Amino acid sequence: MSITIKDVARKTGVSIATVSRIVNNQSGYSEQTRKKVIMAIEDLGYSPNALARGLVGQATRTVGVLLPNVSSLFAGKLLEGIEAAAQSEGYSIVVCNTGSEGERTDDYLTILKQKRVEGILYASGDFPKDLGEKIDGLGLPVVTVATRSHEETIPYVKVDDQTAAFDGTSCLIEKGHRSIAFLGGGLSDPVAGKPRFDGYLDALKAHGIPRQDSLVRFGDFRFESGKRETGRLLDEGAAFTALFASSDEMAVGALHAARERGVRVPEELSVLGYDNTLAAEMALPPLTTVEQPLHAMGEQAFRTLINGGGSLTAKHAIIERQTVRQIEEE
Amino acid sequence: MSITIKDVARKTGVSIATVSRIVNNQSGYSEQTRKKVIMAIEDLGYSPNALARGLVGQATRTVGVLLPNVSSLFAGKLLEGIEAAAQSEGYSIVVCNTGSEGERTDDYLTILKQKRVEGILYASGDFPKDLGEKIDGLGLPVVTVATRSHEETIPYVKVDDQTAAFDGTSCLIEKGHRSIAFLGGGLSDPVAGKPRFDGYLDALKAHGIPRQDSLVRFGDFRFESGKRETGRLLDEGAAFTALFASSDEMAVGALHAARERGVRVPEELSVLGYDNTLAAEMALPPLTTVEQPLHAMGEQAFRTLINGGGSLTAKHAIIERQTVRQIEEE
DNA sequence: CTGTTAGCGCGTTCAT
DNA sequence: ATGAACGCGCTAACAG
Repeated sequence: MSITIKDVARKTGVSIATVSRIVNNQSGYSEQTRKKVIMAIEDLGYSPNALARGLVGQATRTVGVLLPNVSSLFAGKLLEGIEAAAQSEGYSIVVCNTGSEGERTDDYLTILKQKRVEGILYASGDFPKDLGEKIDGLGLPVVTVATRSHEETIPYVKVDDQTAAFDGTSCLIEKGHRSIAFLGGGLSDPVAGKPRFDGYLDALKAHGIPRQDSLVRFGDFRFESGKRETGRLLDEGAAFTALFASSDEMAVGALHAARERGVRVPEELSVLGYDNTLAAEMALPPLTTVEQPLHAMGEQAFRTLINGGGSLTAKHAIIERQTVRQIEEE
Repeated sequence: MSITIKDVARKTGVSIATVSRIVNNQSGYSEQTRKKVIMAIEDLGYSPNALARGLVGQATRTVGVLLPNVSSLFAGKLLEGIEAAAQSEGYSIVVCNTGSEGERTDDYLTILKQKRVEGILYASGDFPKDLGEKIDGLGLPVVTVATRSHEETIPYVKVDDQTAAFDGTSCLIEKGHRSIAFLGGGLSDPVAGKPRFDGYLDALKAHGIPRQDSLVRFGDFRFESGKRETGRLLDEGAAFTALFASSDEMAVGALHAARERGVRVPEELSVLGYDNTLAAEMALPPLTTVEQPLHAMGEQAFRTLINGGGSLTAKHAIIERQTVRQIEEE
């Protein structure tokens, strides 16, 4: 049905070997035959079959990307970076939406293996303990982005969450806040949940502020949960002048909850986000936030997947916009 | 290197044909040999080579998706729908970020052809005239989502933009607004640009309101352009009580511009978005918007790509939230 | 029920 | 500089 290397060989009167050489621009043919073959290729509209190539050559130039939620701004940025790097190296990426709990991860892993991808980028939030084994059972290179495995065995590209959370919280403290609420992603999440909470706690301690457990709440990084939990905090009459949110979406949720109750941001409540996605820019007022360089992390992750190399710690930063203000006195 | 069907055949003492039958659960073997083979497969960790399968069977179970900007909420929702449908049919998708102007489209098209994808979903905003030919040069089924080609030749899944814009604008008019600004995506864009503008104009005319060209501005659907253009409108002292934006992002940009200048939404200015992405929900105040059912459109598009079928018009809706208010008198 | 064989389209020796 | 032939891993007849 499709037209093959044989067709162009026949049409030009050379052997398929020669055509192959020309297509892969190796050496071993005269300029004359080259011209001829190139012409025929254009004429016929010949397009090399990547499956056949992969079958013999062992190189599919394809990698798989596992994400928990493709539609988020967070995933989007990551994907954008990964895709950019892949494109520049001539790779394609197949994206796999694993579901918020990673429920489709196993299925995808076997599919990716069957398709003989050259590697896997794992960007699903959590990294279940048993996944490590499954993954090296695959015999494929893997690197995690914005997350990490329990063991040191799999390279990661991520920010130092604990330090980032420490810095974010410290920023709040330095502006005079002493009652700081915390909106997290769940302590059972050992990568984005626990470390950020620990960083928050560290900052409190470093500045001699006693922790108040009544000020900490957990959600799932999504907008709704941020809105809900902040709403509860507010409704309970908890006293706090600042809020550390573990994602921009949650922070925006907090903005909503505050507004619904008539508390003004940043005048009465300072809010700090996390990620620096477009959500932070678009928020009203624009969110001060802890940045993760998602695009760059995606690129880096792809590169270390293909070229090999160890874990990388991307550097975070505090992006100051309008939701955090200096407090006068205490 | 990898373990093949031969290995499991050898290990179980049957022929590769039998193994193949079992793997593809066809008929023609005893329950006993089945057990034996299955065991060996698990033991060895055999994983069928999809490339080889594709080479002989002509079915790669893969489709390509072309998008102009993966990191947007818009693309995310679409992708989510596409991915969901694909996953449920056992397909994988390779995503191609074509760039905002579609500059990498050609490269990707040839790659996708080489990889023998079974079809292509085109969701890049614009559909250049010459693309039609290139595409059927590929000999691959294509369907466009949220956009369409100039000719009727390629099936699309999209909303009726002109009618949707008409309805949105009418909604504004019915609330008493008569000076309505328009924020578009450029008249040169025949799919999301012109039709929406025409719908806006139609509504004006239908209600006997003269058009005011000083109230119409164009951007690129992104946040920044919405903010910029609205800012200009406001700075010029243009008189309008409502604004129709051609995307949620632009509408949010308008919110920012308004807020910076102290004009209150919706008290002094009503704003209507388009798309109903998460940006609309997260906006403060939440955006009243014209919904495109992006997720469902993605699913539909995938299905018509695989199963065949003609163009589909998805139905839009007005989602009322808080940025549009009734105007009392004139 | 099971095995043999012929390709699928291509890269790659090894000849010439 | 060029060609013949083998094999990548698998499915699909065709034999038995």
